[in-house]
Amino acid sequence: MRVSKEKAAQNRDALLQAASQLFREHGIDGVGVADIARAAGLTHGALYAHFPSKEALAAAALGEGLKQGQAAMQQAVGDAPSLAGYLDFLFSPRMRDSLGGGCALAASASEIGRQGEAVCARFTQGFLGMAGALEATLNPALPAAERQRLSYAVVAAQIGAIAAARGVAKTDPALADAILGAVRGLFEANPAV
Amino acid sequence: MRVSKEKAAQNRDALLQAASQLFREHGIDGVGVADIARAAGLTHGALYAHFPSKEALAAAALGEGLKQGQAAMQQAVGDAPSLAGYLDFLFSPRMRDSLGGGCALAASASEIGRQGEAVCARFTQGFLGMAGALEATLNPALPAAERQRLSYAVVAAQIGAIAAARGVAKTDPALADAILGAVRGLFEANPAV
DNA sequence: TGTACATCAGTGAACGCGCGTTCACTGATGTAC
DNA sequence: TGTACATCAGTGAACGCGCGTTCACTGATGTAC
Repeated sequence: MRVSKEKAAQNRDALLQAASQLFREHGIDGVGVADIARAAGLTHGALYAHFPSKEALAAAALGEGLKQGQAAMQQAVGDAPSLAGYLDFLFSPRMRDSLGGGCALAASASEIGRQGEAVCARFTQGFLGMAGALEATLNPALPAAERQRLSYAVVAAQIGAIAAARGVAKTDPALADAILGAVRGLFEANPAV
Repeated sequence: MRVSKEKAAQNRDALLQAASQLFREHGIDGVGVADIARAAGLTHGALYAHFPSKEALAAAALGEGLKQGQAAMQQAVGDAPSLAGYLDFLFSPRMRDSLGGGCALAASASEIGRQGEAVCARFTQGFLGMAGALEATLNPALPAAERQRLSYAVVAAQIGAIAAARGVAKTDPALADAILGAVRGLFEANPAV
């Protein structure tokens, strides 16, 4: 039956939140549209009133996850952003342990290249957004090109560190911690900070 | 019909090679056992004479891919291994562009954490193997703990760099190159080399 | 403000399809005599 | 060396199942009068 515009908007948002979390937890190929609709309190048919296909939902959900991730990062560092603050956030245990709530870039990194253009475009946008936030905290005395390189390196290395840490965590939890510490250490000693 | 032991061993190997390549290209969830058997010139039923399940095949295929990747890396650097030589190999265009033939760690990084214990264990083993090879080329004057940290950082950062580069490549190929260069640059300037 | 009705978000059955796995069967291989 | 036969890698049909998507239908919402 028809619902109010307000309720419909809430339902759309619930679908987006559920998709964003479940895709991060199980991968895009690892979740069905019925799972997502159920998690949002709807049936699978309703999903197609809001999104034309699973892929369109995946792109929108990735965008939502990246938006929330950046907002959380900005909030975590507060009013005086610094690279150290960002590193605290990016390499926190929460990031490694929370699949559904963790970094949307890291959760799906190696899957993105296999997805359609819409998903790839959102990923690229998210990567650049994250790098831009970091870049703004780097020593302004450095050449712009150098700051850009360093910000790209931080984001890419963090993605690898989280993914690798999650991959080894079941087998060797101490190694997972060592990996995160090792990658973070690359930037803490960096003179450009 | 029954085949010779030699032929059976060849078929098993063909399954392993096909699985190793196809899993890297499309992800573990993105390929069916029938696809793999077909690529190996067999029917899907035959697969179960060699491997008890798709997951067992995935673990064996990851092991095979990691073994071949390490062998290729050792061969690429030749008799006088150096960190620079390894970096040339790890960040080569071939690594980024070749999904099926590229680094098995990077291809499946963010999927591994969701797989079973057997797959995770192989990944951990591969990570440590790669890090160990790198560690041996680092300045022996450094403390062992420092060399280990650096080798972990190189492997994890490379995984992230390849995954991120592939993710953005469709949308922004120049950014993909910039990411690889930026991460590689972290280690080229490192005094520990 | 009250009434009639068009709209459309949501339901749930149904679609064709491919999945991982099983199994009765085949027939060349390898072995025992 | 030649023959009889047990073995088992490989075949292909079949299993139940869940997938993404479609669609006729429902009924509260929102609108036009």
